[in-house]
Amino acid sequence: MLAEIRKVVARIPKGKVATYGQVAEVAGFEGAARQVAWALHNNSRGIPWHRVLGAGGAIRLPGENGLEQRIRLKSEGVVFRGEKVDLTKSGWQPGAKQTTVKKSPASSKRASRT
DNA sequence: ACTGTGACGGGGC
DNA sequence: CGCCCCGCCACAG
Repeated sequence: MLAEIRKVVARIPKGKVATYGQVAEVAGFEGAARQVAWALHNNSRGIPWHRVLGAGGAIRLPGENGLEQRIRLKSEGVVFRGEKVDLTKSGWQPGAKQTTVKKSPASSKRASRT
């Protein structure tokens, strides 16, 4: 599954970010946000791990790594809102075209939550 | 085989 | 807004 997770993370366009839960869902491991974090933690080499954030766009990465991530994201043009990222602007939409941004193509309804 | 832990997530207080 | 609890899945001891 590392391949799946890495695959999804690799699909995140520059300047945008995705949450662990989102990556997990897209990868097919809905609800397995921890596995995504685990995957990155154990195998973050070769993938834009810095584009993966926690719920709400919060960097759940402690230490210098977190600072590194934050810097890299800002460098890519990610809109930061305080200590977090503005998912409303830099939130990655899986499947959507970051260059065409027509409208909501598929947009799976997360009726399973709230 | 069991228990503990984690770059998580959401709800409750 | 911060802290606690429960649920989640996979890995390590």
